[in-house]
Amino acid sequence: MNKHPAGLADQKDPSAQHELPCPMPDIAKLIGGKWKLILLQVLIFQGTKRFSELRRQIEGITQTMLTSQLRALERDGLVARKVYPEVPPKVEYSATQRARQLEPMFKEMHAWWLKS
Amino acid sequence: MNKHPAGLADQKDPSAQHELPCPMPDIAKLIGGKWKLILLQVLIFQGTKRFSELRRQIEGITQTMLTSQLRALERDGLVARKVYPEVPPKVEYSATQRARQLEPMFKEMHAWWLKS
DNA sequence: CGGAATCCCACAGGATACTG
DNA sequence: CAGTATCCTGTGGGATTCCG
Repeated sequence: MNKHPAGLADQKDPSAQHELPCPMPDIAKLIGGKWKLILLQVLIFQGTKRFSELRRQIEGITQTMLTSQLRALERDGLVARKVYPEVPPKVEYSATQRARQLEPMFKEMHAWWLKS
Repeated sequence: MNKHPAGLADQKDPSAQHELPCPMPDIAKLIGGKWKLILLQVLIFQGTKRFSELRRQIEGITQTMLTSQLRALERDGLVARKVYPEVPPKVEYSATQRARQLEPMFKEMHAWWLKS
């Protein structure tokens, strides 16, 4: 895992022109992949959702992928999972505080998309 | 390619709680993958770079990937490629205006990374 | 120096079936 | 309903070699 940091090489020049904003590879680990950004976007801007709601809304995703991506996001503290011990089962997913702080970034992305 | 739009399903509810900011899949096409964000970050915040400079700085990337990712970014209008017809060859890459408008998004990402 | 051409593989992502 | 359990495929990405 640490074999290929895939980050930026050390800057020899002490007076870097501009400091580079952070390790993208680490960020990509958290929000990369085909579905995570979509998932986060939905949970951040639309609030809590049930598993089946997400599956219906995120057209094209399979249960397998939905589960695995939600689990990954949960592990990274971006999504909260609430299980209601009922029958039939009911599970709700929501964006954590950490994830909700991504809202400005999403808006910047959106603005960029419109402008470009 | 169009078989799986992988976007968001149509919202039946006319009064959506918040409009969702844009098609993430399309954006992911542009800036997704392992290297594109790093590449853009460097070119946006550090300006024009030669091929060999990028290769040295973006530790871990191979020539093959560097070439292919730069080509993809060029196709999408995010990177400009300038060839100097000299010997030995010299090629310079720089962020286009379109790419430079991503700067706020990068800063948001950075801010988020620091906070989180 | 800055590539292009090949070959290769791991793994992200998908299809299907079954279950508490 | 909300998952696991398998199995499978495509391709993103890498290693190596050659070239103007």
